[in-house]
Amino acid sequence: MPELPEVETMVRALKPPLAGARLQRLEILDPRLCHADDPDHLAARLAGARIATVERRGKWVVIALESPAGLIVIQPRMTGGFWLVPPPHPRHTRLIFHVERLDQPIRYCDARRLGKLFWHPDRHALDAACARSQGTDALQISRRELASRLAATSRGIKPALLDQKILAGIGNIYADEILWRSRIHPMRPANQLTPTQLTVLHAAIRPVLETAIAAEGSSFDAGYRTALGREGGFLAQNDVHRRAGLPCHRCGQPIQKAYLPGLIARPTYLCPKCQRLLPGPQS
DNA sequence: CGGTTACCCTGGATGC
DNA sequence: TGCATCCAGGGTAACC
Repeated sequence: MPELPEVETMVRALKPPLAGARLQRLEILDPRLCHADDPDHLAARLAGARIATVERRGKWVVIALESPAGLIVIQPRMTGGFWLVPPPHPRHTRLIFHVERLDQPIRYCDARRLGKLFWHPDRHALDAACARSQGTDALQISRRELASRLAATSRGIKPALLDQKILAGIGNIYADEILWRSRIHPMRPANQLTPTQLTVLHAAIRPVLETAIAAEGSSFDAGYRTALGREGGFLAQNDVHRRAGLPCHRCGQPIQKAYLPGLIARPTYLCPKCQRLLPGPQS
């Protein structure tokens, strides 16, 4: 589930209780999510370590422990999330952080078990892992870097925005919002954007993501909730995602839902009038 | 090499 | 109520 705004919301919730506290024990209930090494070894290595910081890198949650306990990376993927309060589905609990002086432990729950846990011995190793699979964070990337990376691929702009190696943090919801705001069709070849479109696109990323962070992310159905169990409010104020058939906020045309090539089973929402694939009159 | 697809997992919602 | 079907915020290995 979580994209950059949801993961940022998680990190902000985790910082106060975790930063500076001692991790008495990490209880790994589901060894399958542990891609670090042997779960027992990992738990033994972390037991008693003090937590230095909690950070976000793209869609990753990084819990940095004081040396030599290393750094934990959690990728919540589709359905992972943290709970500072009792979770609604206790049987989905995969990790329990027992932290000193907290009333209750912090839980990591993941219904679909697609999420993963990694461990790195030091920041250098984390940086190397990041470099292998993550581009510059979507809130940090410059127009120049975005332009040069997009110029290197002829894929559609939406698949390119979803590619974490190009820039890190954007997922299906916010890609649609960013492209609507930029009036760019999702299948427009990334290397065919005009300089003006690149400027508009780059300028759209930050306000969309920051608005979503301020709303604590996007919730629908029984999916993502904040660590305190609240629903994210972004989908009450967004423009296209999950708005099929509803009028475009700019031109009134009904928003379309489409399944585009290269995006298997991942729906795209767009305004057919504002976001044309071929040159034509814009509303 | 670049681009596309299978597939990983499972629960909740929806439809019959 | 019970059962089948569909859908989902991500990411990567394998394939063409």
